[in-house]
Amino acid sequence: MSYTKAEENYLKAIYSIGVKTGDIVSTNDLAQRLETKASSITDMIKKLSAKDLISYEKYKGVSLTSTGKKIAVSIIRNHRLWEVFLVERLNFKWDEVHEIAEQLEHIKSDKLIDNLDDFLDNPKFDPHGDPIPSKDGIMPKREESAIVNELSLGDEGMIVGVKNSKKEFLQYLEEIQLNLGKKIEVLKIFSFDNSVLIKSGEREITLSDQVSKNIIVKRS
Amino acid sequence: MSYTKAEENYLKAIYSIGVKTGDIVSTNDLAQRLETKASSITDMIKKLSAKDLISYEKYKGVSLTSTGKKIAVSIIRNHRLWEVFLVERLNFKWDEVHEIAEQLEHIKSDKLIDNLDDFLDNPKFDPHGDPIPSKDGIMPKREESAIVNELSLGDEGMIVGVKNSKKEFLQYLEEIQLNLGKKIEVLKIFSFDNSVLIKSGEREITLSDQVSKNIIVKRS
DNA sequence: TTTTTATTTTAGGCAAGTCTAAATTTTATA
DNA sequence: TATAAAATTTAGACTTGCCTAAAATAAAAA
Ligand SMILES: [Mn+2]
Ligand SMILES: [Mn+2]
Ligand SMILES: [Mn+2]
Ligand SMILES: [Mn+2]
Repeated sequence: MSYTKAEENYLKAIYSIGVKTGDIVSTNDLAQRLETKASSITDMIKKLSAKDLISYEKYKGVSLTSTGKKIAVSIIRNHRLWEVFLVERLNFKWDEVHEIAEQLEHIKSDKLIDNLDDFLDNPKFDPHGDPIPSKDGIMPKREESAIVNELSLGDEGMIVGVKNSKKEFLQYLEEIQLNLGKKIEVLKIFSFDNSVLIKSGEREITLSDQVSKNIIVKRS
Repeated sequence: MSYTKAEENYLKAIYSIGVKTGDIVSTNDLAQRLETKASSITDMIKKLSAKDLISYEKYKGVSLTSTGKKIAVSIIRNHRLWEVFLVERLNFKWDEVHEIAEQLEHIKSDKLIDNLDDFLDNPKFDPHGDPIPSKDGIMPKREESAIVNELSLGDEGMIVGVKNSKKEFLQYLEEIQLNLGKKIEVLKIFSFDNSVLIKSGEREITLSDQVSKNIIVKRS
């Protein structure tokens, strides 16, 4: 069985919204994520439901069936492997790869993905620190991690991921030279606006709450 | 300006049929190539003509405008670069790459193709010996070459391409161990059925007319 | 040159995926 | 609990790319 790009994108969206909402996803949330109108969502979820890729009860939102989830996860695998390829082999920056991976993720060929995975030495995380599901759908777990936002004074850690992969945010991090692997230490916490002063290498940087709550670190 | 997959495939088909027919391409030839009905072709060529990608006169066939040709050539460039990637880096056999490249050729990103080209060390020919157009549309010329079919007794040469890239043909060549780069010598020519006996390495192989007229060699 | 055949185009229709406007159902608020 | 607001679905329409059947045109044969 093979699915259309639209179907795959719907399943992927349902998957990733579902992770946050506890599996059940509303029509409006999907419409926002997919930048379409709610009525279009209703049309499509009827089709996906007819194909048993999602469970749907009128007015009550949708959730993925196990088949639907399998497909969603495999598209996410494709997406993240391609992102690794673009950054590791084709010299792209981490803020340039998402849109291209959105296209590449829909290329149909099992062998292609298997060989790509091997070619890249079976990476476990993508350029944004997101886990790459294995062929059989298992998401590698990151070691115990925290958000910069919730660190205490004096805590140290290494950046292992971001919670926001929007171009603008990634470019901002690039600009202040905070990328995956960088070590940081919390020097000050300003409780009135939740900003933090951190040390990274020899530099001291102030991070707003907006920023610090989107950076994932491994304590060290 | 960006084009749909269908539009790109039509332009590519018009280009490659045109090379053989002297640019003008008939509705039926296109229908056959694209495996659609003639009426569908008429529909699409009206659209392509309205976009000034082809010249079209009712009942008289179509030809590419310079814009149309530019697009067709750039899709061919994508296709062939991806084929090189699949064979050279992902361990695919030359008979396995065409269908995947048919998908990959439509990925939209100039930077992707530029970087891929560099990553592959700017190859001039694809795994089937077909020339890869440069970024500005120039097709590398193969050095003086001949078809095995038209060699004379005693002639020697190296395989530099095939005129038929169909899976079955490529697999057959694989099986008799004739791939790009192999040296051959013509030992006998059987005029009654135009088959030839050739020597390749230590082995002697008989090639039917069907086969020998689809192998391109550089004399040596 | 007329007739037959092959090619191409037109007419009308269908599925996918989207939209706007209107109707329905659910949820929140008074 | 009644009413207002928000969320969702339905109705009807549009575009893209394809189809079948029929009509029009061009090419080949008689
Ligand atoms: Mn991404
Ligand atoms: Mn990512
Ligand atoms: Mn090919
Ligand atoms: Mn090729």
